[in-house]
Amino acid sequence: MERSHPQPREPAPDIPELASAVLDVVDLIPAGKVMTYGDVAEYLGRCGPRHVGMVLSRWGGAVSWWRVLKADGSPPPGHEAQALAAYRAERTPLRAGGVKVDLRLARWDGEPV
DNA sequence: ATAATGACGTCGG
DNA sequence: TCCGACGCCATTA
Repeated sequence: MERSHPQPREPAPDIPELASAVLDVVDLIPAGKVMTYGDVAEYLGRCGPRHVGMVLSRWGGAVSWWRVLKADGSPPPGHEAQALAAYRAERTPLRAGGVKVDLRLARWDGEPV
C-alpha cells in the first residue's frame, strides 16, 4: 500500500522501536502474573534487563509496569507501595511478609492464559 | 564520536 | 538475609 504521508512513522515518534517492543511485551503479561526485567529482555532477545528498566521508567506509565519486577521478586524501586497495591488487587501470589512477589507461582512463562 | 546513566543480574563476603 | 562490586547494553547528554 502506498503511503500518502511523507513520514509514515510509528504512532509514538518519541519512543524508539525497541522501547515500543518492550512496552508491547509488558502489556501482554496477564493480570496476576509477572515477569522480571531479565525475562522481558530475554523474551525480546534484543537488549539487556537494564534497558527494560530504563524503558519502563520513562514510558512505563502507559502499560502495566507493576507486572515487571526484579529477579528476587522486589517491586520497582520508588513505586513499591503502588505495585503492592496492584498485586493485592490482581491477587498476585506474594511471599511471606507481603513485600515480594512469589516468582515461583507468579512468573509468566510467556504462554497464553 | 565518546562518556555517563539507569525502575537490572549475578557473585562474593 | 543484607551489602558491595562488577558486567551488561540502548539511550541520553
